[in-house]
Amino acid sequence: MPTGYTRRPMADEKAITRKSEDFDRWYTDVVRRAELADYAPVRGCMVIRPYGYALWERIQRALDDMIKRTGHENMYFPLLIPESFLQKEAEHVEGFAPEVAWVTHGGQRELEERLAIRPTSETIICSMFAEWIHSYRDLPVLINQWANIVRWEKRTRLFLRTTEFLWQEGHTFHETRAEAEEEVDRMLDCYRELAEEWLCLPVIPGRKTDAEKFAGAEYTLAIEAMMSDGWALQAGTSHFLGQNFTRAYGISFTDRDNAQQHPYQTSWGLSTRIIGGVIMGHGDDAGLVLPPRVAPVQAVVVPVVRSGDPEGTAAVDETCRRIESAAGEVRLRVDRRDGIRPGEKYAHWELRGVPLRITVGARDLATGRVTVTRRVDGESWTEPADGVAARLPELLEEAHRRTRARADRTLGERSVEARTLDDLRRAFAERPVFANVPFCERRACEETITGAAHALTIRVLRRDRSGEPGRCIACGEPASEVAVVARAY
RNA sequence: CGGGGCGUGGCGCAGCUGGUAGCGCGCUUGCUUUGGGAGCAAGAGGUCCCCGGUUCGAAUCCGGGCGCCCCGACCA
Repeated sequence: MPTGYTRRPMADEKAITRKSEDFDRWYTDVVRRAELADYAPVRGCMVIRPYGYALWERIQRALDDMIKRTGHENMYFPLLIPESFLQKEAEHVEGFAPEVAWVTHGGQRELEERLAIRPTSETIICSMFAEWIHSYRDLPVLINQWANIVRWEKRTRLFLRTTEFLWQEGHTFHETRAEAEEEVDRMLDCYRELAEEWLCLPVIPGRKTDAEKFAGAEYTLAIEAMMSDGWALQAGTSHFLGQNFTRAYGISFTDRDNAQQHPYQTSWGLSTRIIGGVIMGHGDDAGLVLPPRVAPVQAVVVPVVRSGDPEGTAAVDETCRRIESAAGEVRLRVDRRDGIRPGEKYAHWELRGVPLRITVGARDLATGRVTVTRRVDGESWTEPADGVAARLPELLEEAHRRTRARADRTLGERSVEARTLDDLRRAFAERPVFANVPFCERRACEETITGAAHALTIRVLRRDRSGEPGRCIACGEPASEVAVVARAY
């Protein structure tokens, strides 16, 4: 157990740290108290608990459907990668070298060649497809795998950066540059759709600067989400690899003109980190706030009964049963735990972010009604007891809209335009924001910008900019891009 | 990898001018409660991170390990 983790004594021992008091501690409190995950015995590793894993499975399903719909097939490559494979693409090795974990022994015997535990799978995938791709008729190759990844991180945080994490990595090979570039865009848009339509997280799509791109890529696209403290989270990346790897790994095909060519390649990934984004994007002082479409439990029914009131109790039981059986596709749970008072049940499910709560008690039932409470904004009202189950899909949609609207508002309120470095400094002196700044793409200017205030980074070069960017905030030369400057997780 | 902090029942901590371990929460059982984290009663649970040293005696003092957390440079 983490021993330096000390909770300040507070009025209510059972409450989590307030978000405004200490955001980082609030985050850890939520993850652990909502039973999403816990620290494992090995440094930087975590156990994803059933509730957290159920959330991941929901996200997985939504994304997997999109991946299949766009024509990809799942397959699986091995965890262990020979060192020599990793070394074929120079920039790639260099980029990943500091964080690769190595297997050096099999049983008692030392291996002749060290094996890397995959930090990503481009190398092994290329080495296999070098054997399978011969003709333009073999292209495009559109594959994906769901896998675990190990990267030896110096500093870890539950979900956001763990030594081992889960993700999907898509890998594709194409005849032409244009086709591959379309693929990079298409998959980034899937990530955008996942974030916005499923997770209620508005994101800014764009291109990474050369300093921030994937090791070995020609360019990297990413979606950046804003957490409720104004910090940025890279939530998904899509890389155009050009022919960098296919050349290095000797993948070639005979094209339509009977000439030998190297295919153009892409890769794209989204990891369990996104769960951290959901937590930090929507959570509040009571705990998690889950987007309804991925919430493992979408509605919870809390019965409230009084002892010495057998008729009332029977009516409550009966109503709970009816709601339960009429819930249909809605993921609904009745909290029948005995000996726990309603107040504690409320707190329990609020901490876990369940979007809707239905309180079934004798008081409301006297008029044939139940009370519904919406997690995201705490609003509460009554519904007819015998109609509430049928209304749930609609109520969940409303909860979805409100969750999304609130996140949109945060992003809007915390986005600023900066024309000068002084603007930039002033903005960040107040609070963390997304600052849109004109940028000329020169490395020196990037350093000037990120050095303007503490811990600034260029998140993405916006792809949705309109009009001419103006003059570079750092050097005053004509700018080619609008950069989003923010502090990032 | 640099700086700091901390290792004591499941969790959070106290005990650290050496004398054989305590509090809160949680857990178990029973009764009473139940519309915002319940009350009473009884109970279970500890190689005080590890190794060595000092001492009649070490959770406490000394040395050495290991681990974890937090803050900075690198990263999905």
